[in-house]
Amino acid sequence: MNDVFFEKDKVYIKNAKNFSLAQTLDCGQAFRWKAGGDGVWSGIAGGKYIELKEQNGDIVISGASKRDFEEFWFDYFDLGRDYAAVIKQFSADKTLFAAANASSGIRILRQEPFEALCSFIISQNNNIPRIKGIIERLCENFGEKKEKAYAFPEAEVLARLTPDDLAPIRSGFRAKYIIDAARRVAGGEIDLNSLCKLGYDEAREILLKIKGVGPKVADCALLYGCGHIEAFPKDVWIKRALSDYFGGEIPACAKGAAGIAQQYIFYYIREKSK
DNA sequence: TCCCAGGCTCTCT
DNA sequence: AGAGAGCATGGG
Repeated sequence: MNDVFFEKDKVYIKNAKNFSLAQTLDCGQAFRWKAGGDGVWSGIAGGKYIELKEQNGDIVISGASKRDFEEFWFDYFDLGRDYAAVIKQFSADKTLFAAANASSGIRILRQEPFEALCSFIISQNNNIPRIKGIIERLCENFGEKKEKAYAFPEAEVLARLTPDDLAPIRSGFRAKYIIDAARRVAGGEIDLNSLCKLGYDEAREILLKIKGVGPKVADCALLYGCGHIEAFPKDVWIKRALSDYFGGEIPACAKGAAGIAQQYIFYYIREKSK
């Protein structure tokens, strides 16, 4: 792990490797981070608003206390993981290695489970710019207003709503799915935090009970919200890539870190298609 | 305008 | 078990 220094409300992650803000915050795994014109990224997670920038090879976080960093942001940015070792593991597959090297600044964010679940329910049959808009309206309408941003809504708040109440966010047919998820979580039927401690298969089966949650959305919730990095979400882009470049199969060397491989491939093929 | 989007549900074989 | 239509909405 890198050296970390604290100064007032700033955190300096010194000589940060495998951590590009642009790649990590705008690769399609999270939808609420915004790039300022001056290289400053801003956003809110866990109800905490921060700003980040890259400076002389360091990552500088503004608006986070030492305690916030140690209790929340360290895990959020997956700072305990050695991504260089993961990429080395992927080098056994030529194409995966190329994808990894093109996107080696991506870290898999450990988002709050409910936010990840709702975000990827919203993502289905949808495009990324519109997903961001729907989520932003969801937060502005139903999230707690903090000093500089709206937090993601609590399940308990959404559980009391009807699909008509969600009309302002213009999520279309997904509204009823969001509410079903919120009700199961708020009602205690599904404990998302305990899902993170269960095995992948068992946790996945539980998520699949939610209306509007199929294999892909469940895998995204598990990967981005529960730390199950063996999850490998297959969306239209990944399915195309698997058949075009990998003979339809997940490369064997991705085993144990398939979710990271998936995100590298997703980023790689989308960059190439631009 | 038209196609499609980080899919899923429902129905029909 | 597998295939296909339908779904709300709007970005490009």
